[in-house]
Parts: sequence; C-alpha cells; structure tokens
Amino acid sequence: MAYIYCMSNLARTPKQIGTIIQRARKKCGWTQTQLAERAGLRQGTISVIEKGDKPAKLDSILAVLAALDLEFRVGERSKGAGQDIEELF
Amino acid sequence: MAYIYCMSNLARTPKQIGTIIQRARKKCGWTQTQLAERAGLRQGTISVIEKGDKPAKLDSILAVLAALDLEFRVGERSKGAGQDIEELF
DNA sequence: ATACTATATGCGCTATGGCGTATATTTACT
DNA sequence: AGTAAATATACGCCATAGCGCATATAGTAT
Repeated sequence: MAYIYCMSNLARTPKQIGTIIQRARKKCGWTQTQLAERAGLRQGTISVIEKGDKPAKLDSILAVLAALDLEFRVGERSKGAGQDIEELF
Repeated sequence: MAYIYCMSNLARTPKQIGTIIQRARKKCGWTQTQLAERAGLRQGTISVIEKGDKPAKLDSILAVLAALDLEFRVGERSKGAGQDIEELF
C-alpha cells in the first residue's frame, strides 16, 4: 500500500506556495523580516510571496524554501487515492 | 510499505527542475516547441528552463509543470541519511 | 488609549525574464 | 554525406520582480 506523503503541501499555484511558506515560517516562530534575512530578500518581498497575488521569481521561492529547510519535489498531478506513485521518472 | 520516494524528483535548484522537466517532456514524446505551446511559452524559453542556467519566473515553471501534468510538493529538506548538500544557485 | 511589533503597500529605480524573430548548432534519419 | 528536425543562442523591446526607503495598517501587548 502506497503511503501518500502529505496532501496539504501541494504547491500548484503561487497562492498555495505562499500559504505553505507562511505556515512553515510561523511554525519556526520567525517574522517575515527574519525569514527575509535568511533568504537574502526583503520583508516586503516575503509578504508578497506569502500572499501569492503577485508573480515571483523561481530563485526567490527556492531561497525561501531553503531558508526554511524545505524543498520542492515534483510528482504527478492526478493522483488517485491509493495508487503507487513511484517510478515516475 | 512502499514509501519509496523517487530520488530524482527532488527539485532544489533550477538545474534540477530543468532536468526533471526535460525528462518528463521526453517521456511524453514532445518537442520543446510542443511543450511551449501547451504551456503558453516559447521554444527558446523551454530550452532555457530545461538548462536551468538562467533564472526563470515561478509562473513559467508552474505552467510547464501543469502542461506535463506534474506539480510541486513541498517537503522537509533533511530526510533520511546521507544528504548531499549541494551548492544553492 | 498608548506603545510596540509585525505585516502590507507605495514609489522610483535597476535588473532581467520572456517575447518576437531569426539564426546557429546539435541531433536524428535516411 | 546529406537532409531535416530539434535544440541552443542572439538581439531589440517591453513588462515586471525586487530593491531601497518610507509609510500605512494590523496585531499585540501593557
């Protein structure tokens, strides 16, 4: 039985990505300013990214994820409940 | 039990993302031009994204992944042993 | 209410991503 | 080898991401 990893960290849109980042940041107990420093960005940029209403650069997102000790993974989009996922590539 | 997480779908850097995209595209039997049309981008842009040497916009990457029926997921960075920390960007 | 922190916005500016178009280069197939 | 397709680059142009800096708004406490 395949174990579906964690369904809530799905990141298809900038908004979803922003929400995930914000949640992770708060979980770390960091302010936007603190995260910005670690990611090499500004507080305002973190704010924009977390809201997800304005486009962002891939590098900025990757920097933020790295600062939060997170990372992207790529998987298939349409995933039935208990299907095996492995060997996509 | 089969929680095997395909190691090659790790996407920490633009280069890794590009490689994943290229592999998925070829698996679909598409040319860069075909993928570009489906993603609303140009062939040249797909080329740049797949190489990963030049920065890209998040939206472009998300569009490409969607065209390939793929998606990002966010997970913890340090998972399991033997993490090879590569340089970021 | 007051004071303080955190987050959201605004403006001008610079850097650059992606476009259109075109061409060079590589790869695949006779 | 020769031809065609696929991919990598190039150039000018426009749109915009993120910056520095500042301020406004929203929370969070005394």
